[in-house]
Amino acid sequence: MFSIGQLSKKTGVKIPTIRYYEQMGIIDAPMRSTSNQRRYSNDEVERLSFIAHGRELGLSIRDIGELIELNSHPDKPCSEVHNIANRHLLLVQSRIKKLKSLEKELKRMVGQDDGGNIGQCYVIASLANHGLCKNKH
Amino acid sequence: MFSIGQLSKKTGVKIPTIRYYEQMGIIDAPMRSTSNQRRYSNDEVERLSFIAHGRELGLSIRDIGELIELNSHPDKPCSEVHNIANRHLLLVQSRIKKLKSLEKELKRMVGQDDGGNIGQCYVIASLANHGLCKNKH
DNA sequence: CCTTGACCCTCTAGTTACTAGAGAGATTAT
DNA sequence: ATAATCTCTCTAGTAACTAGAGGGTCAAGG
Repeated sequence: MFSIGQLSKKTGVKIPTIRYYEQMGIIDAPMRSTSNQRRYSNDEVERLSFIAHGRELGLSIRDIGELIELNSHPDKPCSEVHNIANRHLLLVQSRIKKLKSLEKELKRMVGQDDGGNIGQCYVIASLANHGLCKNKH
Repeated sequence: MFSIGQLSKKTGVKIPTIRYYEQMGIIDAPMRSTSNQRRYSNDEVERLSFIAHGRELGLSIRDIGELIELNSHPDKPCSEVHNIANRHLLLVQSRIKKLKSLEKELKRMVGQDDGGNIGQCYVIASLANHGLCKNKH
């Protein structure tokens, strides 16, 4: 049995974040000491680490909640879990794609090292210029 | 002179978003018709497109505001603009890096196509497993 | 025993960039 | 004239926290 501060140290999750997770219902409200302080056991370390890892991977807390929910029914088929992970993979891949084209454009901007003044600045010009914009609008 | 709805159509920026930008001071409050409706000219189309393009590139509205501010002093040196673009480039590159390692891990999870039940699910296991986690905690 | 410092509590509000909705007035088309 | 479609302001909700106010609790040293 340990305090929220100790749980925080064990998991690397900040104290207000732990309380926030509790409030969001993603972790259960723990027991309290006689003086109303939260008291945790190793089970919560496990769960919180699971959540932290998922967040690190960019999963939403809602997704993680779903995974936890699924996890408590070990007889269910694995496919639902895979769906979540797969959906997230697709999202990540499209994000990477967007960022890469953005990187290219920014590189072109910065690479253009015109030492001039803003009147001829390539960055400004390229932001204003619709011609450079491959997408709609 | 046209209405907010028409500006929205011309730029692809949604009406509430335009009002939000006005409220945030990133675009100027426009003239109003006698009945208090916003009336825009082509100047605002330009500016709004500039903003939309910047947002698409992932610049914060604060950054865009800075760029606009700088842009209204065309005699200033270009380097400040470059700084913003460059700062953002670095940010984007680190974001890409993170996402790629994330993609790798997710692929490993999803690739593991065990058709079993959750008891043996690789995704869950790998989220729970600290050993897989290269980072601190 | 008492105090000091570090911890914990709840509650509220701020962050970013919007989006949605309520309730009311204006414009346009038929 | 009336209906459909704007537009107005204002408030609140979104995600995932973070920060701060104002107060209670605990362990160690003097």
